[in-house]
Amino acid sequence: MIADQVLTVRGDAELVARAGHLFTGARREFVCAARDLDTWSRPAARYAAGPRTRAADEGGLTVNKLLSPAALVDEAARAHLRRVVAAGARVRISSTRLPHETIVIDRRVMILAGRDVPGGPREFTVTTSPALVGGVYALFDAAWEAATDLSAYLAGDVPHLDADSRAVLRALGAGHTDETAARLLGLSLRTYRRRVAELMTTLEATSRFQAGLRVGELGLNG
Amino acid sequence: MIADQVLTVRGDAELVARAGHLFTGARREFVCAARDLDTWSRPAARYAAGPRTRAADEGGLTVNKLLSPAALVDEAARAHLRRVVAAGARVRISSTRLPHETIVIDRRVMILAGRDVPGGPREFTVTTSPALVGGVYALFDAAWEAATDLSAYLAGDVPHLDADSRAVLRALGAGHTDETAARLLGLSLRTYRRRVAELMTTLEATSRFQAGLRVGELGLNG
DNA sequence: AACGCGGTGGCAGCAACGTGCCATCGCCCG
DNA sequence: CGGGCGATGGCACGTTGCTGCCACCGCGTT
Repeated sequence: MIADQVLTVRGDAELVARAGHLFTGARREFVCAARDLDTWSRPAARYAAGPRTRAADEGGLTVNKLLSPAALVDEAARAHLRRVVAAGARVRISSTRLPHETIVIDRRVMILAGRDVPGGPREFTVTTSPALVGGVYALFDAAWEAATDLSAYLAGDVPHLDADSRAVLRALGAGHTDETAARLLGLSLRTYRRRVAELMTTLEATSRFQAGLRVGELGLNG
Repeated sequence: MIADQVLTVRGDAELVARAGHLFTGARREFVCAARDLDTWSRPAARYAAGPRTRAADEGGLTVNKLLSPAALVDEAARAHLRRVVAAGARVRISSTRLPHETIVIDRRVMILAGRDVPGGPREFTVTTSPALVGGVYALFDAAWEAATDLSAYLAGDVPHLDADSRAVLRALGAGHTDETAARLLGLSLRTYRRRVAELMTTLEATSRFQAGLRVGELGLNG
């Protein structure tokens, strides 16, 4: 039985002081999961995050960021994300909440943040235990693989589907023929097919199968 | 800065000795992610797992198991899973590998297993640090939400898709017409369409759109 | 009233898809 | 060898989906 190398720090300043060198020391891979972008927009943390994104340009270092949809609510956040992507990072959106910021560097070090407590300093836990890091990395990977790419997420334009399109989509998903679907929706066959064609255009699909695939992938059906 | 309560044990026997009471002490929730069911089929570990699944019947305790498709390869494993489900556990299948066994009990304690090393004893890490447990739990939750339920997974018959079907599926997803797809796969048009029809039968889809939808939902494309 | 404009619907023609039928081929078994 | 069997491919025909064309309608503008 061994007491492992785990340390807990309170507040951003102490994190930077104790673990700043870990951020700048990332060599091959930097992955993080977070609810939004607030954390690393804070002045103290920005110091640590800066060198990383710069290094992403230089190759060799892959940066994966897994975020909640909450990171896309306002235009400022979207703009920031575009910069991050332009810097070479891969960004994906997970449909579930990610209340705890998680960072894994080179599959060797990880940093987990506790829940944000208003007023008090936030707690961070820094670990290099291979079992812990490996386990967290595997879970991250599972969440990452299941998440949708940022560009696909934005291109899919889930929110921009109006009620009509959703109705068409449900009819398609129910497996109806165009004729019955049109009757159900109170549309003429011609108009229904127009709707389907429009839908396929927005989904950038050239076949109905492909359209269904996109819908399923983006999870915008049920 | 605090050295947290983390301990590492080697081998199943020591795990049971040191942490067996944690398993039996699960009160509200027991979640685990694993590649397959081998771990808890081992004699020493079965001692620990036994009381848990029995308790699941009695209510109050929810058991969530997240597994890789590897857990479904043979019939024995499937039978075991059916028993687990019958005992009240919820089982889901993640499309990504989960090489590290992960267990979280009541969101307070977690156990991470290192990679299985043939010959030597396996390492387990036991932690109660709230930040670590919370972070891992959030990641688990993200992976869990994205995974497909066991019954849906079996009904969708994802694992029973052979290489041929997958090729057809890729052609469909690429948006090709039947004719070009058939040429790409070196099949006659007739046979290709047979394959598509069979695929749609197994997916219980009455339209290609619906088939694509299922494929996207079950995440069995890429 | 006249006009333009966007949305709708009917029609036609074509492309794509679905499927029943049958000939063929390879293969295993009696 | 001969026969059954499953997989394949060609063919034909029916269904479904896709789209260009035009007519119509409602509405607001000029």
